[in-house]
Amino acid sequence: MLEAAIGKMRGGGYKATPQRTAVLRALAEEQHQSLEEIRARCPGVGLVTVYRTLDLLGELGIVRRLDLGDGARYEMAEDHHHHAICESCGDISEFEKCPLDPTLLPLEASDFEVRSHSLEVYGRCAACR
Amino acid sequence: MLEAAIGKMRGGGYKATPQRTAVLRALAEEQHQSLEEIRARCPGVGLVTVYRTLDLLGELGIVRRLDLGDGARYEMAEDHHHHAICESCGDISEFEKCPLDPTLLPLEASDFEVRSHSLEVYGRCAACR
DNA sequence: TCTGTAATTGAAAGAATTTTTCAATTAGCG
DNA sequence: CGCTAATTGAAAAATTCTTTCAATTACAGA
Ligand SMILES: [Mn+2]
Ligand SMILES: [Mn+2]
Ligand SMILES: [Zn+2]
Ligand SMILES: [Zn+2]
Repeated sequence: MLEAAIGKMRGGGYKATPQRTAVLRALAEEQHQSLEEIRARCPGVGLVTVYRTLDLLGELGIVRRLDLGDGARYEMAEDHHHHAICESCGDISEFEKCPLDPTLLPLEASDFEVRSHSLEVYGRCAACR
Repeated sequence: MLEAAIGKMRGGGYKATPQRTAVLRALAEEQHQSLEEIRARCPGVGLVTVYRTLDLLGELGIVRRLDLGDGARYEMAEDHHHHAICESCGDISEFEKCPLDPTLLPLEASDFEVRSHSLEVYGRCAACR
C-alpha cells in the first residue's frame, strides 16, 4: 500500500526521497494524526518537509486533511468513510456505511453539481456513557 | 432577533456592552464571515474583544464556528442547515432539507449516542458551470 | 440619580501554527 | 559515475489566536 503511494509520487514526476517515505510510513501507522504526532513518528525529517510532503500527498489524493474541532489532522485517503467524534473523550471513529440519501439531496435541482461530501457525527462514544 | 440574543446574554449574567452588540450586528449582516470580515463591520471593537465575544456567543448557542477548508468562519446559529461549497469560486450556500437518513445511521448499534451532525457538500455552483 | 464593584475592554506581549527564503544537498537520469 | 533539477531544512517571517493586566464601564442596589 505504501508501494502504491510511492508509485503515484514517481508517476507524478516527484522523487521518492527517504523523508517522503518516512512521512508516508508515519501516516500508515495511524489515522487522524496531528502534525506533531506525525512528526514524532518520523524524527529526523524537518518540520518544513513534513508540511510540504503532506501538501504533495494531498495533491496526489493520497492524503486527506481533516478540520474537526481541534486543529488539523491527516489521514490516508482510503475508501469513502465518515467520522463519529466523541465530545467527551475526543475519540474519532470511522464508519463506512454512508447514511446519505441521494434522492434527498436538494441540490441537483438548484444546479449545484455535487462532487463530494463530508459528514461528521458528534456525540458520546460507548466508553464514555 | 438581536433583541433575543441580547436577552440571552443578559439572562446568562453577562453585560450587554456596545462592543458585544456591535459584533452581534456584524454577524447579523452576513453569514459565514471570517474574523477579519466581522472586524471590518465593527471597527473600533478591539481584536481580543471580538474573539472573546465570539467565544461567549458560541457558549450561549447564538453563534456557530465553521471549519470549512479555508480558515475559521462564523454564523448566527439559526435553524439546522447544511452547506454547499463551490470548489471553484468558494461560494457557500445553505440548504435546510437534511438528506440524512436516520435509519441508515449505523452508530446506534455500536452504542454511539448521536447528539448532532454536520454535513458539507462540495462541488460546483450554478454560476461556475 | 448616584455609587460601588465585579465584569469587561484592549494594548502589549506571548504562544502556536504555518509559510517563505535560500544555500546546501541529493535522487535519479543519461 | 557526473550532472542537474528537485529537494531539504535552518532561520526568519507571517498568520492566527491567547494571556496578561491596568484602566474603564455596565448595572444592581442604595
Ligand atoms: Mn477517517
Ligand atoms: Mn450556514
Ligand atoms: Zn468518548
Ligand atoms: Zn461557484
